[in-house]
Amino acid sequence: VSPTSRIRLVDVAAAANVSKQTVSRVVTGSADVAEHTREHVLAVIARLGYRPSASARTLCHGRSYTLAVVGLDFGFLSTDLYQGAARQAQALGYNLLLKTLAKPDTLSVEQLLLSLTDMHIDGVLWAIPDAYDRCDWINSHLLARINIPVVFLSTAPRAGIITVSFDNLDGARLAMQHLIDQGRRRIAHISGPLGWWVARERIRAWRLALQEAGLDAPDSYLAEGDWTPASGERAMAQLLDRHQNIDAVFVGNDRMALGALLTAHRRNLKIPHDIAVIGFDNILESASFYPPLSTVCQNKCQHGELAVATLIRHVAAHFGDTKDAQPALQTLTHSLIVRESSASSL
Amino acid sequence: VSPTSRIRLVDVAAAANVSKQTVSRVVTGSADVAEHTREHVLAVIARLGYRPSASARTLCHGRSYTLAVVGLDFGFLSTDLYQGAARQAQALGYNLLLKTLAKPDTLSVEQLLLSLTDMHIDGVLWAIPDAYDRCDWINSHLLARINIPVVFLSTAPRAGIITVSFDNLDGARLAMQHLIDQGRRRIAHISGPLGWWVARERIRAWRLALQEAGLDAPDSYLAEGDWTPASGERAMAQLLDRHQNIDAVFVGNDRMALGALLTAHRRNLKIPHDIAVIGFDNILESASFYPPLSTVCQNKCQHGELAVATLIRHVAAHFGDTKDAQPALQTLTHSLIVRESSASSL
DNA sequence: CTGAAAGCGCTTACAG
DNA sequence: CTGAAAGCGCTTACAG
Repeated sequence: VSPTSRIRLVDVAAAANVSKQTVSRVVTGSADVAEHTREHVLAVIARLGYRPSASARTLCHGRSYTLAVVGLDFGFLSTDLYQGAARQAQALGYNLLLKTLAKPDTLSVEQLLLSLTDMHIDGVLWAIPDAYDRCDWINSHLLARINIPVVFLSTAPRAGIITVSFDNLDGARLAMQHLIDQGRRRIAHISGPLGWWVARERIRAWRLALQEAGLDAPDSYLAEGDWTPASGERAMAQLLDRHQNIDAVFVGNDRMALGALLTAHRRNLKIPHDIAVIGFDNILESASFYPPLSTVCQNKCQHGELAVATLIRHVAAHFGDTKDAQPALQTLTHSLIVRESSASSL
Repeated sequence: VSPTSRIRLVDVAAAANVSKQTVSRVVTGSADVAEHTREHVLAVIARLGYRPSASARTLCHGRSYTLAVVGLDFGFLSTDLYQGAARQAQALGYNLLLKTLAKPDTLSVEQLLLSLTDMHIDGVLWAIPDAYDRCDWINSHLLARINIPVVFLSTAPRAGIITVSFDNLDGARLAMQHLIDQGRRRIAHISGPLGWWVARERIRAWRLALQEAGLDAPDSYLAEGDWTPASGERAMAQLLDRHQNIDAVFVGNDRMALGALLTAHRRNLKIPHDIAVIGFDNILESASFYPPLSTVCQNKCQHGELAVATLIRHVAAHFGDTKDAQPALQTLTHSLIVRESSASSL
């Protein structure tokens, strides 16, 4: 009947000959309403095409049912993580805001978080990896000041914060154990930037595994990359220049492994005969590398889903929906994927 | 002074001994305020740490300064596109909401769009590629009904909608012209799914280029993939089974090109000596393929930025901020990147 | 089971 | 240049 302007609660109330509160009760399903009235109001709502205004509700509740995921500009975040987070948020009735941090300094972080409180964001997914001093702001009282639940992704667990991370130590162990089981003895490692927590965890696993197997882990067997394929090329060249007899390389991610493979081909090395290679992540492409890459599968989509689910539980607790104590640490595990690059028998 | 609860406009007004409207004027910078008063109010705002409530403003304005980008669940969207869109939105003072469409049917689309109107979303970035019947809903009156500007990405231009797309016909021409210039004569094509508009555009360019060069373009030179590396492997095998003498392949994206390279290696073909290969997209990995892949660079980040900038201009016009007529069609162009996979001389 | 009032925090006319 | 009032669309106590 009224085509252009928006149908409001009062319009429904007027058309149904009831008060606004009654309509409100029907819409929210909060209190008891006579079945007769309820059906009538519902019919009027359907006829008029009434839809409650989210912003009005936010104003009343001080709660927006909106989460924010904040990542670094030009970040390495996978699409899968966003998708998983977005899907889970929608499934649980929340919206997801995409935020980008231009510079990871304290001032920018503060500005960003304050802007989130302006919008009554209910929770924050901190998707900036734990690297260098990017987490210093946690030490400040900012977390308490913004008074919004924050879940940290890929961050070293510590007191006072909630983290959802993969167990990188264990994942990297899977890769190392596999290489050792294949009979490899001189196993080098191409790592991500040493400033990154996940890179250090994988290095730690590399050292531990060699140690436990009674094998050498000299520093010259370690080359640092920056996660990009090009850095993998360079790191592999460094390792081969230093040592002729390396028989396996555990690479910190699949992208660098791609570059490592290229360098190996250029030097006429046979993979896996001369050198076995294993990566980390299981990106879509790695199954079609030449040769197909063995790797440690990290399900990013699942990461996004679990992070959002965890965050929403904390949000609910924060608003008093539930009284349950929430875990502050959630850990995800990896699985080993063996392909031709590491298994002569395949 | 008041640590826990939020500082409101009235608190500032009371502390500054002025009315709410005066504070409002200072905050929005709308009307003239005595310099003396302005400075005083500003000082009080700074002292109290006052921040305007975005939801209250949204309620008054009917405008949220928030955009929504809607993609398909498990979509092929690049992170770069999201990043570009998010950065541009923030730079222009807008928020960006991430929405996922579970099923691309009319009902789901309607539900999604209506939920966006509930939140007073100012504009929509339709990031679901034009494929199969996914655009049928445009034909309905839904676009007019939701009354929100929508910008379509990677969609065939048509009357009544705003599109921001790459000129795929021209981009694919670059690839084909390069292969022909290299002296290749029997050029096959591995395409994306025929249901996709961008795939059809690239096929069209393949045919046109061969035709213009007086070369054959038989249907048996065309193999359809689904954009994944695995499908590229299969498509390449099909082509090689059909024809022994193919001397080049133009592949619809870099991922499938990776698979095509693997199949070529398995058949002991030398790249580019026996067969030249060129891809499309220029993903980060392609520079480290074996051999490094020639490709057509499609700057996804730029795509996201331009799409958001365009959308915001339309939003501004929609709210009467500007009176300028806005272009309904924006086109982005590609650049050719020559690497070893297609150039014997490199 | 239902309704009249006050309020969420800001802005838009309207006065002066 | 500044202020008192009404309103954005809904919800939360408070009555009955």
